[in-house]
Amino acid sequence: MHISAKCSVAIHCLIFIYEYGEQTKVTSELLSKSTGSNPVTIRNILSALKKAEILSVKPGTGGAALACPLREITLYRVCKAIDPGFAAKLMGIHAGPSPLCPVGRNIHGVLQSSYEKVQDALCSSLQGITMEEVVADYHRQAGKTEPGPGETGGVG
Amino acid sequence: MHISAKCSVAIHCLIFIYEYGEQTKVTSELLSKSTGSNPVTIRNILSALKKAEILSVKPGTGGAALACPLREITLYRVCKAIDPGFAAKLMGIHAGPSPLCPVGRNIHGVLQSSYEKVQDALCSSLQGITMEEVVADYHRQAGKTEPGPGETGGVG
DNA sequence: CCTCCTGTAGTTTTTAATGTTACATCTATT
DNA sequence: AATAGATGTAACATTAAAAACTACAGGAGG
Repeated sequence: MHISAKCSVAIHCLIFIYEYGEQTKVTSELLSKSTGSNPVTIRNILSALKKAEILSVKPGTGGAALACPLREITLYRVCKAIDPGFAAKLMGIHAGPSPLCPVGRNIHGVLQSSYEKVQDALCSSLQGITMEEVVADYHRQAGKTEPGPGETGGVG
Repeated sequence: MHISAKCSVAIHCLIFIYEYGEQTKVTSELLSKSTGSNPVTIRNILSALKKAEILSVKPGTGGAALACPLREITLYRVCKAIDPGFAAKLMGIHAGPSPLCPVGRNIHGVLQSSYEKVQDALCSSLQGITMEEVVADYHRQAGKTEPGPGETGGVG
């Protein structure tokens, strides 16, 4: 299985909020247009990020803002906020091996011990990437074809 | 998304073939009973492993055997054999961000460059685990509760 | 108190993964 | 050769997971 596309949407939202959050009231409606996702999906994602203390959302009146500096937001934190068990789901394990077969009886534990190493590698890799770098990448990339952030007409 | 459970089934099959391949004619039917998967699924998996030169399957008469020593079979080779694009599918990316938004226009490339690092970490981690270690784990684990390999009654 | 937004439950739709059926092909054996 | 038991694959059905949608209760500000 793969890590949910919701993480990508979450990163998209974080960049958006960082870039435009001060000048604009960033609502789930606006983010839904930018990401191409459903407003409810966005609200669920923002809600998860809020619980992880990555951002703050104004209930009622609307508008989202980052709750901590970019360099403290790692991709690991984002993924974990979206789905706390994402690492365990990384490698799919077949259900229902035969308990009558020695291999079938033990395969689960054997896979588990190997997969843990892989999961750890994934997590430390995700921990090594911060939103600071991601936003820098964004500027580098957008700089080639775009006017500077905030200087464009419509953001939605 | 996650890495397909087929990789786990493949590893299961490889252990089984290593343990019992010499004394028994290992057919897709037998492996299907041990893994709890469908015989056709097994045949597809064995077929993929064969193409990757990890094992040889006797067409017609049946029976599978390893085509190289355990220490040369890394989990990376197995995953890649099952699905050559598994690494690229690791992190899901949302389709259809708005081309009208600066973030939407660039998010794909930005995610790509970050995700590549994560994919590389995953791959090297998988490359660091060989079937030799996995089989050793199996013996350790099976040793606790099982008689030695090959000494049990039924394997299916 | 009216409007706009968030929060969240419940349902439906979509999409990916697996399983199933069916049949052509190969090989050893009789 | 004819047969029996396997593999190799294509086509289709089923299942399960992800995402979208609908609906509505609750908070905040004008």
